[in-house]
Amino acid sequence: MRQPEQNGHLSTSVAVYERIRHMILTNLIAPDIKLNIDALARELGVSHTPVREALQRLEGDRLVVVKQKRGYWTTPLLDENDLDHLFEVRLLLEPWAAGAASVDRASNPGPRLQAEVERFVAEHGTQTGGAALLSHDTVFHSAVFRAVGNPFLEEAFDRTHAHLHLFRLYTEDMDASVTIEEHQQIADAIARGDATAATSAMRSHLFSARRRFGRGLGGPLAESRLADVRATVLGPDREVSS
Amino acid sequence: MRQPEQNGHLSTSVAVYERIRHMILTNLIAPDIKLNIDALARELGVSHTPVREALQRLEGDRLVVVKQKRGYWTTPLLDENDLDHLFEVRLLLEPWAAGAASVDRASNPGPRLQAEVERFVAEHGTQTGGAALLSHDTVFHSAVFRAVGNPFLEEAFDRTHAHLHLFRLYTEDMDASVTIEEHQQIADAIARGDATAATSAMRSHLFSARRRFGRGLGGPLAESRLADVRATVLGPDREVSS
DNA sequence: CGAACGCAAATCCTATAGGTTTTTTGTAAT
DNA sequence: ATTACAAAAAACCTATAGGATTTGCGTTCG
Repeated sequence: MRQPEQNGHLSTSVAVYERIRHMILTNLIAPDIKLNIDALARELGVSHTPVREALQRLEGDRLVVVKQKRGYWTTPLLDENDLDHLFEVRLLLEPWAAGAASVDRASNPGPRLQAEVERFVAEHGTQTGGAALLSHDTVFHSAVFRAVGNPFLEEAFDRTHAHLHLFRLYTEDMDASVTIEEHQQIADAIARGDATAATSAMRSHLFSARRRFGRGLGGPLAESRLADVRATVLGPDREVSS
Repeated sequence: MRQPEQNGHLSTSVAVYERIRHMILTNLIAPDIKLNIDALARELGVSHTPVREALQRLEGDRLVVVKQKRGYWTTPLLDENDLDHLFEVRLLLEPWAAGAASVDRASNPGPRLQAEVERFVAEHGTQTGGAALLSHDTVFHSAVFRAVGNPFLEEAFDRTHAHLHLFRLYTEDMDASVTIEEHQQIADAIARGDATAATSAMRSHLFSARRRFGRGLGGPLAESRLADVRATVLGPDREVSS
């Protein structure tokens, strides 16, 4: 038997998981197709076992689905309706999280968030879109959640896999300037402990982001359900429209 | 090689998953202990492979954790602080879901919810607690979420694994009468399309449930964070206190 | 008496082989 | 020409074996 792996402290199983995950996210493996275990194992130069374990983890990420005795498939991309659903949940969680992070929670993340925004601008400017922007977006929103100090809240959001799915929709020609501007407003509001402004800024940001992805797909924007969330959760959109 | 399984259309891997999961939930396997793959495989009469795959799925359920090259452990029980975190998230999602299910969503689940409550009372009465009650509770709350028709919302809640974790805390001496009464109020409000009442009833129910689990653990009730959620999300608790 | 080193046992992890199910392809009948 | 059936091929799934790492214990040194 050959030695399984000699690389630095990283089991083959998780290494394969990372690689396949990256392939799916970068559309190197297309959405909604069947995955051949033998072919994957041969291509990656490993046996079936770690591939199977990796696919089971990816099933937890909702990037693949398994049908008993029939194999593994990649999940299809999100359509306009799915995006509405996703942002509906985000509107339930994130504006509240931004407000909570502004007050007496674990630690105020305002300075950290501001630093993250400036880091991105310094490294990529405000014109770069694509993977770098979404990477920044992931860090930013995750930091807000982490600051609330509620592991279940982080978990609930993580498991929507918002950025994971949005990654596959992201195009290189997206403009970062709007996103950066909105992130700055959120970070500033949190930094000065203004929970109301932070909540409002996050809500506006999510509507804006939803609109950008809608354009990216070229489809029409269905804002009715989202407006419903806004009304139910936080009342009339006073802060934004006035 | 022996035949893997001859039972009715159920792969060994998921069967092992179900069995181990059941063992953990019924405290047949204690929380916060190490799991021996060899011993489990021997005890269940299968090989290592399905046991490993089952443990990886259970890791997704947060019932076990894996440390690289060091093995698998069951997760510890939820403490009072964890319960506060869990119900904080539930207060963010469920009252809104109850309100949304009351109006023009996929289909009004009111009659179905009422039927589920009556089914439980008919089968177990209002004194039975324990597993049967929590099973009903799971069905009830899941039905509300499903009625909203947002897969991401369902996913976000499912992945908090509220009932999964609460199951391990549940004791047989818990009284079902209060829970049933509250479920009926929620179902009635949804059935008559009263979103405000449904939201309020669900919120009250969650506070009540949190209080019951707090008593179950014998610890003091820390309601400050929960009150914070109430205030931030929905304003002063008018409907309940008056 | 306590701490550190080293060897042995236990355990995890990956690879390979074989059985079972599913899918595909080819042929024949309607 | 379309459908149905059968055989072959492909693929999934589980079991077993062996290498690599971690852990525990005994011994030795300070």
